[in-house]
This record gives sequence, C-alpha cells and structure tokens, in this order.
Amino acid sequence: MVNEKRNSKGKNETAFGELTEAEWAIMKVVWEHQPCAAGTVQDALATERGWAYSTVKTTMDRMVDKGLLKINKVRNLQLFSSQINRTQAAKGEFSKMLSRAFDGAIAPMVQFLVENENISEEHVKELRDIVSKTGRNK
Amino acid sequence: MVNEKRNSKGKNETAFGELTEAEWAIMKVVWEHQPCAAGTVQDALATERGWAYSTVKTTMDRMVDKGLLKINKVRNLQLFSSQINRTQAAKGEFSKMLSRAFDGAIAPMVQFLVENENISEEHVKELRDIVSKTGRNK
DNA sequence: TGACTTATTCTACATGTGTCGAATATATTC
DNA sequence: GAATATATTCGACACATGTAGAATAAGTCA
Repeated sequence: MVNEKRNSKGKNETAFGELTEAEWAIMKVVWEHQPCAAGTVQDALATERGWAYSTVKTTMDRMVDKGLLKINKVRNLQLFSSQINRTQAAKGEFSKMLSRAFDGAIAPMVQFLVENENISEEHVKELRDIVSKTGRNK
Repeated sequence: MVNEKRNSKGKNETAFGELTEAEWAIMKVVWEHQPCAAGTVQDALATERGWAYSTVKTTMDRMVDKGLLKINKVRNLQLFSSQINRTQAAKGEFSKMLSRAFDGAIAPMVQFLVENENISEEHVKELRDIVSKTGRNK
C-alpha cells in the first residue's frame, strides 16, 4: 500500500511527492533530524505551530501510510525517516504549480516572474546570474 | 463574506487567489468565456473531465461564496464572471509553491530549476533569453 | 516498587473538496 | 398548452486534512 495512486475515477491522484501544508512542515523537520521521534518533531514545531503531540503523531502516521515516511522501531521507540528527499518534494510542488498556473510551460512562468513585483530587481539579477552561469546543463 | 481569511487558529488561510484543482479547471474556462453559464463551462470540460452538470454548478456556486466568481442574473440565467484574474491566481499558486518548497526564496528555486531534469536544455535557453532580453524591470 | 514522564494507540470531530441525483422552475417548440 | 429541453436549488455522501483528547503501555529514577 506504499505510494499507490488510487484514481478509480477522478479521485485523488497522489502524485509522487505531493505534500499538504502540514506534511511540508513536518517533512522539513524530519529531513533535518532524521531518524527522529514524533516528539522531536513536535518540539521543533512547538512555537511555529503549537500543535499537540497527537496532532503531529497522527499526521506522521498518515504519512507512513502514504509512503512518505517510514518507521524504524527501537524498543518502544519509533524513529521516523523520510522516504522522499527534498528535491523530489520540491519537484512535485513545482510541477503542480506549473501545470495549474502556467499549463506546464516554464517560459510563461519566468515571464510572469519578471513582470511581477513578485520578484525584485536583485532577484532578476540573481536569476540572470544563475541562468547564465550555468553552461550546458547535463 | 467576500474574500475573507478565517484564521482563528491555524484554520485555513484562504490567501487571495488560492484555487483548488477543480477550481483551476473551471476558472480557466471562465476566463476564456466570461460571462458564461455553468452549462457552457460544463460543455467545455466535458471531454477533459466528464463532470456532471451539478458537479460543475456546485463548485461554481461555492466559488461565488468564496468571492472567486460573481453572478450576473439575466432572467433565469446566471452568467458567471471571475473576480480575480489569471495573474492573481498564478501569483497565489506560485507563492504557495515558493513558500512551501523553497521557504519563500526565489534564488534557490531557480537553482533547483537549472539543476534538475525538470527543465530541459531548451527551457534553460528560453529562461536565458527571457531573463537577458528583459532589461531593467519596472 | 511506586511515582512520574514519555510514547503509542484509538477514536473523534469539523471543515473542505470532489461528485452527484432528485426535485423544481423556466423556456422553447410543435 | 403539452411535451421537451434547460437551469437552478437542495441535499447528500465519501474521503482528505487539520486537530486533539483519553486510555494505555513502557521506561526512568528516587
């Protein structure tokens, strides 16, 4: 039941690496501390989110069901580790955004970026630098 | 009740221009045909989605409640129009992606773009072109 | 060992979203 | 004007997600 995509008819297509808001918050902590216990994650998100332990634990258990996290049990302790890395998650998030908002085309997105206050002059410059500094890309 | 953001405690922050998957599909048709009837939208999405009329109508009514669409009644006909434009919607989608996957920083995102197969050589070129062709921005 | 401190399990509930069918109201057309 | 085609309104249901309390199991320490 790991990482399946139940789409019997427009249900929910769980594309590889699609995280919800809460999942992102948790995943970020896991990437940083894995393998780690639910309590550790809760502590890390204490101020930022103020979630109860059970909230964090429930969500993490659900993430295990989805194949996003895995558990390594040590005595009575459950140590969680991620099953996807940040790049994969970022890719999923980026792809979703791209297909929804720009019909999957990157050029329009960059156009949008440059035309909107969304991106500052410094960022335009960064973009320019990064893009030009990158020679042939694999 | 238009465009409010009920966030009494980590509830759901309906940021201006945050659309769900179904809403995006509908919104795209509306942007193209507005003002238009629900039936028109259904027809347009017939092959692509195969939604029943009521599915489309229900979703559109909910979008009206959220302030995403507005209705102009002509006799017994309801003509829908969007309350946000594509740029606003794109901005919302982009921002969400950026904060989730890149902690809100554009530079890392571009870096990611360049480093991943997510972006083909042609795209890198497009990127380069667009970025360099754009002189001082605003 | 008993008190105290975690962890884990289970159960639950509210709201959002995807999806419709049935009933009803309006038009259109012969 | 009756039959037919359209729209609108309502109510519903399933599943996902956010959020958490209560009960229980285990480990720690004086």
